Amino acid sequence: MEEKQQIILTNQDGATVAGAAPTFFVILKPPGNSKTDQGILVTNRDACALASSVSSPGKSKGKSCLPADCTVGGITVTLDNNSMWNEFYHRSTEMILTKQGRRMFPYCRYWITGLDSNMKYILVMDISPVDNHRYKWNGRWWEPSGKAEPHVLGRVFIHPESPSTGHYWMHQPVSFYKLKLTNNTLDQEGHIILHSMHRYLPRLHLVPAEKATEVIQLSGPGVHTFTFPQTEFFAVTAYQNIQITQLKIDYNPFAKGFRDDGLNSKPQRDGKQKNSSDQEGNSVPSSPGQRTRLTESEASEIQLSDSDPLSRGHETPGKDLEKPSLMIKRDIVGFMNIDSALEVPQLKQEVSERLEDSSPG
DNA sequence: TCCCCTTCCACTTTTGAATCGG
DNA sequence: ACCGATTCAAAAGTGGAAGGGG
Repeated sequence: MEEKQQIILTNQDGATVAGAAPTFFVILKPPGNSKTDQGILVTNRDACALASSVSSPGKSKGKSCLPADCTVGGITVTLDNNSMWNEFYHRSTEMILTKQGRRMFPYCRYWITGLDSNMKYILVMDISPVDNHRYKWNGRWWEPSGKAEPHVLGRVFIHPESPSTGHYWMHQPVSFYKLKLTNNTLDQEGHIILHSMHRYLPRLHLVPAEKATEVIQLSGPGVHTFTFPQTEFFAVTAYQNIQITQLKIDYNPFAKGFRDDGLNSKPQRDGKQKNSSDQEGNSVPSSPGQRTRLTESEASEIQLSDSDPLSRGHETPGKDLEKPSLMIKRDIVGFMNIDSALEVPQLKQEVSERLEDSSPG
């Protein structure tokens, strides 16, 4: 029997306007008897302001490299794989959504400094809508195409090592490669629910664990939120931009089978990739050796970091990942458009119903 | 017809148990 | 018997192709 920590997400004011994340609570409940619960409540207020600096969609984003550092309240978070994110960002990053959940690539990996070494923190990641638009790919760039679907609130990814001390978080990179995205609004695996053809921005929240036995505002004192515009992406169910596809194939080890480096290529696919890559003038080099923005060493470093001992020790997959005391991710159930928090089992069905009810289309 | 989504496929890496040797 | 290294099969993660539905 797995030991799980229940998480209930509630929406305080019930708003579901895309692009403006309303206040909500994250309630972490230890398994078992609710009388002994010491819930952790997190609220999020005015979080949309954080995304205000995100660039507009369109044909050009400039080719400058966006900064890897973000400092708030003396705490500095550095986007570890910044060069790769920028590489994708300049071509409008796309992330695949699947029913069973798909990992992000690139994923978010941070270095953190400035924490209190002895204090415990909870690291929370969520993904917020950038604006109120639905988008379409016109063959060359993304353009608005109607109004956005209401954002599914309350789905967050709590780092499995949470809570841990500031010293722990600072002595190695913090990775979120286990985070999965889905377009299944009935998802019960705790994956982050997004809408296809919409635009999103990941956010990292640092929550002091000592204060987390009470209600905490994610944007309130003591809680710091970090965003990196270069991590913005369009959610899709199938890749739209062939350049993004090529970058994924070039850099993602799991996609090695699609590389046209001679050994693993499939003739059928080779032809298509090469032919379509000159859709735009600035085509992506079809082979990794021709890349210019990311050096070979950079790329390999980023790829290796997936299995990097530092990251591995921190993000130990499999059994080690699932701390008995904090089986968090799979218990993130959803958000409730009500003031009271229900127990998880009965919540699951209600969540889906409420979501559908609150979706005017 | 077009656009978007789902499913299946071939391929890869990752993981963990089994085995081997010192 | 113990421990570390190696091997191997299963599991999980990829993008592409094909087909379906609105």
